[in-house]
Amino acid sequence: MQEQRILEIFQSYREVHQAFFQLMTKAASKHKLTALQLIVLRVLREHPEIRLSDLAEKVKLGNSTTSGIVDRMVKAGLVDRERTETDRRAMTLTLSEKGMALWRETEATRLHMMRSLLELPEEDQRELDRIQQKVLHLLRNYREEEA
Amino acid sequence: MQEQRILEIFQSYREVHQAFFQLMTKAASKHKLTALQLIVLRVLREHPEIRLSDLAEKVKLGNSTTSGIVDRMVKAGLVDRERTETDRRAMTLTLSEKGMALWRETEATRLHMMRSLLELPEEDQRELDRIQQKVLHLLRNYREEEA
DNA sequence: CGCAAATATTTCGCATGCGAACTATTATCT
DNA sequence: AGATAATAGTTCGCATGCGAAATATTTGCG
Repeated sequence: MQEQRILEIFQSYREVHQAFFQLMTKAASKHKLTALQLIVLRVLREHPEIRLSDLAEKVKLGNSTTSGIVDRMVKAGLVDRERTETDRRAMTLTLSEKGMALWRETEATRLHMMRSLLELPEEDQRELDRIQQKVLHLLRNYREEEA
Repeated sequence: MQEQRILEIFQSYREVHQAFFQLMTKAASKHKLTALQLIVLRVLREHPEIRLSDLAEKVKLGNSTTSGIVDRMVKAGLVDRERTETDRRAMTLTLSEKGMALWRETEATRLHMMRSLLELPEEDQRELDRIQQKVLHLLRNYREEEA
């Protein structure tokens, strides 16, 4: 049945997503980090003093989820969180010294983690990207039309 | 940088996965169900008296996660959970009358939910499947070699 | 200016999701 | 048979993940 086929696509997505997440989790755990903390480290290094909502946008997560992740990183001393001068509702997030040092320490781990994935031919990467965009578009269409 | 590219693939996967999940969540919520409960209903309808670990295998989740999901469905009266006769460690899961009825009620919702996705050309579906397999394989290779 | 609407973030309740530890039962080995 | 290992599920602690509600601040309208 058609329904079955779509379900299989969904499950295949979840599987790949989970495999990806576990790979990153494993790599990150070598530095006592989680997968998302490693991703956030990267974003903060490239965008110092970023706002929480902009960070959430970049990592494709909701504000509330991002808030929790950042909170744990602040508690761990990796991130400095300060009120903005101009807008006292907003927060700016920046890597602490400790966070900066940790980012540098993860260099080798990150490269090693990526190694296996780099074997995916460029051709397939482009093709994958093309289809993902299409799928996303279809899924979002449904969301719109429901609202 | 290459690292960047891989990260983008990862994020794109998470995005599609989340969009998928939200689509199903929205559809399921019309019947006071969650996305996974809808999936489990399907599996139980097709495989009555299935064991928990076999269900976990089918939905690609860990035993502990599956146990929690089933537990909530039992509490909601959708699933009957009984000890096996032959092996008193194992449990068999079967849809209750209520679960069966609910499954039938979701028919229209399920078809409607799938509709937009069916617009993805068969060609793309096959291509996607091919690449996903490849990616999964690469990711699993890394896991092996780490162990 | 003063109040309502909009905005930024946090908090809350709930549902995944995992691995590790635990319980109960069954299989295996001597 | 009796100790030991293996297996099936559940429970626990933790980290995502979301939307809704709450809080604080700023903006905009009359």
